[in-house]
Amino acid sequence: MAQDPPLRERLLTASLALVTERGLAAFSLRQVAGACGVSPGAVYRHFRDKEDLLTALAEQGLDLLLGWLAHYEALAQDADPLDRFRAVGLANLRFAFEHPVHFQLLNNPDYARADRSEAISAVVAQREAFVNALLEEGAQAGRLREPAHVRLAAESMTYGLCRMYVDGHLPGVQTHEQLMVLAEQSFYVLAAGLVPREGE
Amino acid sequence: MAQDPPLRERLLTASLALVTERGLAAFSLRQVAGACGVSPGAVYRHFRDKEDLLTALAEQGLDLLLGWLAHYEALAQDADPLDRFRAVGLANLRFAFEHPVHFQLLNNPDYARADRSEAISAVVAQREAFVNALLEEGAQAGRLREPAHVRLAAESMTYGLCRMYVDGHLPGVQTHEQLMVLAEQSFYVLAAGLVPREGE
DNA sequence: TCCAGGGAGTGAACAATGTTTACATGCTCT
DNA sequence: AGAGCATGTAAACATTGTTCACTCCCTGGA
Repeated sequence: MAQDPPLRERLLTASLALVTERGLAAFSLRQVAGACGVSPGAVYRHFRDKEDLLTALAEQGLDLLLGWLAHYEALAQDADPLDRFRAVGLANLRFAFEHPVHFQLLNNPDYARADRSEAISAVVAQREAFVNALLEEGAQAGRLREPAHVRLAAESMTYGLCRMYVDGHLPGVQTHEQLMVLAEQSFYVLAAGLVPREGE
Repeated sequence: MAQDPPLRERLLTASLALVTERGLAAFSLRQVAGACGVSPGAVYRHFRDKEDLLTALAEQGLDLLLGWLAHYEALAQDADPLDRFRAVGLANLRFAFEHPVHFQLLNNPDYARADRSEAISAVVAQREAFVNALLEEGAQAGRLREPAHVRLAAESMTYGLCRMYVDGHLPGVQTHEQLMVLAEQSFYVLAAGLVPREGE
């Protein structure tokens, strides 16, 4: 046997697997412990709580999110502020598709709340500042409307697409390409509204 | 004492109260039973499951949603297809604000899945047909772009706003007026994209 | 080399949960 | 009056999260 990775890590991957196939509501501490061939009490050497374990999983998801953000930002490196802004949305969407459980955890106030992990709230704040800078830049270049409005419109649409997928409201979508096509369509419609019309 | 309403109803209102203040994850059958002054087993005379109870609560939320839809449709009765379309979005948003628990249940695939209640799926299908007709009408009148694109863009933004509120991502919003202002801003930006530009 | 100490895991225990079962109670209809 | 049925109770069971006393084993300092 001799599983190299330490128990803490094994517990996390086992948890992810269990939530992925049985859902968050059915998640059980003892079952993950059992899956790792370990007694229930052992979990408490590595996590304070059941909720603490889920929070750790959410934090793990943060790295994955940052990965996709870097990926899509690299693609739109020298582009228009509008396109760079869109890249952020695509990255979030891609993250939600590739890691739905992590997405769900990061956004479900019942389980992994941001207040419980300052790692999470730190990244959130950092991302917020980045997007704000982008919006300011676009507005000053005359390429975007009022930043606050643009921001909420784009953010709500992106978040909506993510959650629609995660919540099973996009039954036709199987591959990430399909999801991205839908996103492009929506963003196209939105972009037509984001850019001020001539004469405004 | 002599509570007039039958137990089934009392259980539902007690459940709503419990979920509202303690959250879905902490919801417990025995506690609702206790709150109604009744033994745990009694619940099973009226509901098959714990999940069945939650599903019943979700169905109850359906009526509330229909109420708000009727309200906002009446306001936009003779208006432009675009405004009538927007009214549907506002109604959904208002519903999510007034009854966040019901909204959460209707959309959380872990608990009240639509497949478990044909009442839910029936209303969903009906609403879908109504919106589709509206979109067709708008497209033929030259007031809206390609229906499928418009539909997804608007639906994802609406759903996103609803979930952002319910998931606690709009911390500043306390009253429904504040939420509606944000929605108007977003819809304004989106609407500028929904309507084709001259020359298209 | 020995042995103190601490990290890591065990096993039994506890309360609370969802669910089932056998039993009581009271209402209605014939 | 009595059969039948809906409604509720009480006790039981398996499962869950969590704690506690304990064992094991490894490592570092005398």
